[in-house]
Amino acid sequence: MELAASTKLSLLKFDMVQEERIRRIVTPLPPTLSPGPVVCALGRDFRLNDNDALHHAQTLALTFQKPLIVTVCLWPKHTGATRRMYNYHLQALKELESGLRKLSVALIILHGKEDDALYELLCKTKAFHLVTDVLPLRFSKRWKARLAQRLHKINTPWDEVDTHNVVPVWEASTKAEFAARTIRPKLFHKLAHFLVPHEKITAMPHTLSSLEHPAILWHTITPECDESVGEIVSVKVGESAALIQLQHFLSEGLKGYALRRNIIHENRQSGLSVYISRGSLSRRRILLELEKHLGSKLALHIEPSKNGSGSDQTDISAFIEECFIRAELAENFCFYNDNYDNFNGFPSWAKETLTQARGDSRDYIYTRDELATAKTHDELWNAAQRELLTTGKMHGYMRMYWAKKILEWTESPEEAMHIAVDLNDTYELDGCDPNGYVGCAWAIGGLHDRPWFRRPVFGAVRYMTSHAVKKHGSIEAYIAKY
DNA sequence: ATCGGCTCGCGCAA
DNA sequence: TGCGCGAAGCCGAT
Repeated sequence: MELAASTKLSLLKFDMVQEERIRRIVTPLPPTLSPGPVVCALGRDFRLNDNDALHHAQTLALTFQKPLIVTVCLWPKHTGATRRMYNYHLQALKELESGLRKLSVALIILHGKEDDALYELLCKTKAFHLVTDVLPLRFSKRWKARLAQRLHKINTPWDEVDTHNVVPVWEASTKAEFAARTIRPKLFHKLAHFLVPHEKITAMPHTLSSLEHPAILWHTITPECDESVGEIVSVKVGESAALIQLQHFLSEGLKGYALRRNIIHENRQSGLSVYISRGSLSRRRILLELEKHLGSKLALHIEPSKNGSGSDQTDISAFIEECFIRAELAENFCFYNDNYDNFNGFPSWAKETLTQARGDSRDYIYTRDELATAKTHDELWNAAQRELLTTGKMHGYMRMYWAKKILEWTESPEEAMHIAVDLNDTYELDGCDPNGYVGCAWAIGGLHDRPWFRRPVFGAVRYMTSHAVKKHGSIEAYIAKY
């Protein structure tokens, strides 16, 4: 306890990450005399700037005069990573490495099972402290649970820092929320407290020994992945590209956003989703830049305007809803519900009515591969799938139609969800992320939605036809585009 | 083109 | 206990 008190005092010398953003996974039994470094293991937020995990790790390193090391473990084969994903990831890591090196921080690439690789490194370096970021997905929860058991035994302290959300996921709510309307007031209530500028990472006092930490030979790194899913060259990679896109969106894309983001044949979405899910851009940074752009506190803009749907106010609320409320609702769901990507995670009214509809006849049945290769009778659907295959993204509005049709054209809701998640994770550059799982669960399982009138196959889950799509732009122009 | 009904359950007010 | 209301819609009546 004495050590904890003195730790707190000496930490006061530095600008600290807000306490509520940090979760103690392993608390040390004093005294810890480990001579080694502070290890910051990133599993999601692979960026140098606006990174609270990295900043917290640096604060510990400077306070206790330890070196700082950053590690990234390449995804194991079983996570289904693709060449497309790794093309983005490795380029982003290169940018991260060169940024870290300028500040005398080493980046170490680990291979194999995350907990084994990290445990080995922590032992070998006699690590003083471990800091990680938060990814609320099962594979991450599992390796962390295994590692925690081992770190308790060797008495290595471990802090987890939520640098992905504006309001830390455990602070927003203590349970899986029922709908956007139940989490919205909670998030808005805490927004002002957590929407504060990030601290900058500074140079470490000692230069990196190039003997101990030679530059990474990136061309020798060949991760195990599905090579058949080709890379996307049209998406610029990394932190600086993300900030350029953000400024571009604020100056060019925000006006008219509420109406035009849903027009399917136009390209009026923010274009930020890839950067957020791949860890290049912090949503807190986005909201801070939005605040700067508006010249007034966001709290003044959280209510949608009552007068007229084309106003600036409506655009701002629509963007805040997507970039903050919906995104953090998705994080909340995955954090508290391990069935985020399957039938068991659906709300009970949906599970019950979908089950009653199991025997209903389907007009069309397609296999995963027929869907993946865009070989259905529906040219609108095929165009959406082709957009995904060739650009690594699908228009946000089309994602709903796309997923709902998969429910309509497969044998069971379980299979529909499985295929939708698989295609999303395989081809979307922003895949393997809570947003994608929650999007599929909304469309196929009524998650965070209300029940609607009963119909075959869908039960009480909201149905969708191309009529709805027609109200959001030109189907012909969209098909022609892809 | 526009409007009401559809249908469930959470959370708040009482 | 009652009541308002909800991510993107559909359908049939007017």
